Amino acid sequence: MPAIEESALRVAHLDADAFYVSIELSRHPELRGKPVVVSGSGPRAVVTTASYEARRYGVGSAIPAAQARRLCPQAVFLPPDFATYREVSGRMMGIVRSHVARVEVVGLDEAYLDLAGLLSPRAAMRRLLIDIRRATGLTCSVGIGPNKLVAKVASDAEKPGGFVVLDREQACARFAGSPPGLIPGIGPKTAERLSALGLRTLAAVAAAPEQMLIERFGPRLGPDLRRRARFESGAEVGAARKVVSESRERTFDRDLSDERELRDALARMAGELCGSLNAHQRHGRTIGIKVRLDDFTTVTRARTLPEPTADAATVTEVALRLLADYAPQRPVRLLGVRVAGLISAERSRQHAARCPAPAATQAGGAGQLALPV
DNA sequence: TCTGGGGTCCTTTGACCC
DNA sequence: TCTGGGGTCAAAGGACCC
Repeated sequence: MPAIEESALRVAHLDADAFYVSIELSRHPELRGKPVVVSGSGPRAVVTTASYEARRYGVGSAIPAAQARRLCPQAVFLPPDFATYREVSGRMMGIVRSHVARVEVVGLDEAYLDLAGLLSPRAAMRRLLIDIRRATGLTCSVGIGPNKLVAKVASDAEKPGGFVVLDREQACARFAGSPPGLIPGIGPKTAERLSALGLRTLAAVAAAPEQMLIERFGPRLGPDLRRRARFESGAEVGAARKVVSESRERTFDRDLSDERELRDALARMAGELCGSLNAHQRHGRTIGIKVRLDDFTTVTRARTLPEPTADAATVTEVALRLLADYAPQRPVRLLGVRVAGLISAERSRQHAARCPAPAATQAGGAGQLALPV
């Protein structure tokens, strides 16, 4: 294999191995080598992470916890402790930032690193891994390549403890026979549609006529699929993205039909959500609800207000009205509330000063909302 | 014991305006 | 006056990711 120019290695993807489980194992060293599963405890809980020992029994992320117990009864089940995971993640990312100037954090356990300008990217990443391990006990997998897409797929290729360096052509060659679902952004639905067209490998998607992909997937997604299958990606390693919405949702242990129970649950979540919005000084204009029925059909309803808000009474009132208007005709499995179109509370106040509240008082009287009926 | 929770982004559709 | 095309916004659904 020809050596890759160091200057062509512009992006690294760093991914902690079995992040939550690894943190639990450092607290419970006696569990090392055993199948360990982090999951909720309710009747409808799903698996958050499984140790590599548990994965050998077919236990993976997102399968029902009950199924995991059946597959691997001897596994140790632990409840997730997100406060600790966030704290460890913060320490890990701090170390990353002390090595690399431009870092794009994606979730608690992974990040893209901009390697442009580093004289010896490989050596720099080796040093980073040692520092992370020393400070947190975590092991990571690393992928290095000319862009984010190659880096990401490379970091996944040899988990755990992988260290894979590829240029674009090598990535194309190495994964030519792999299913399209290997690529981030190609999920089960898209993979199924590709398969129905006879496109069952990345090489096949890469070689497919663009016009056919456009006809089947549209003018944006079609060409994008082909580009991704060729490991072409122009996305820059960016800073953190802006938060545009925040939500709270709950799957009930049993399906609810009682209107009062539903209203109580929705009001509780709205209050919790507004507490968080206020703590972060965020306001939003669009208030929505999400309802999942017992047959798993999911319905959303939303209403946009004239003014951004984080007021619990307002959000609760709008959410309850949306629920009343929808009036679910089947038992409800999940209920949620969301506030979107978020801006800072500061900008929200500027907005209110510039455009004073419209006919709110005329339409609804004091204390009422001016909502279109 | 079927299928969590918290997000982002894209597509489609319809209303509305010019 | 009628019609059509575009642009924008909001709503809804859905795919996808960690």
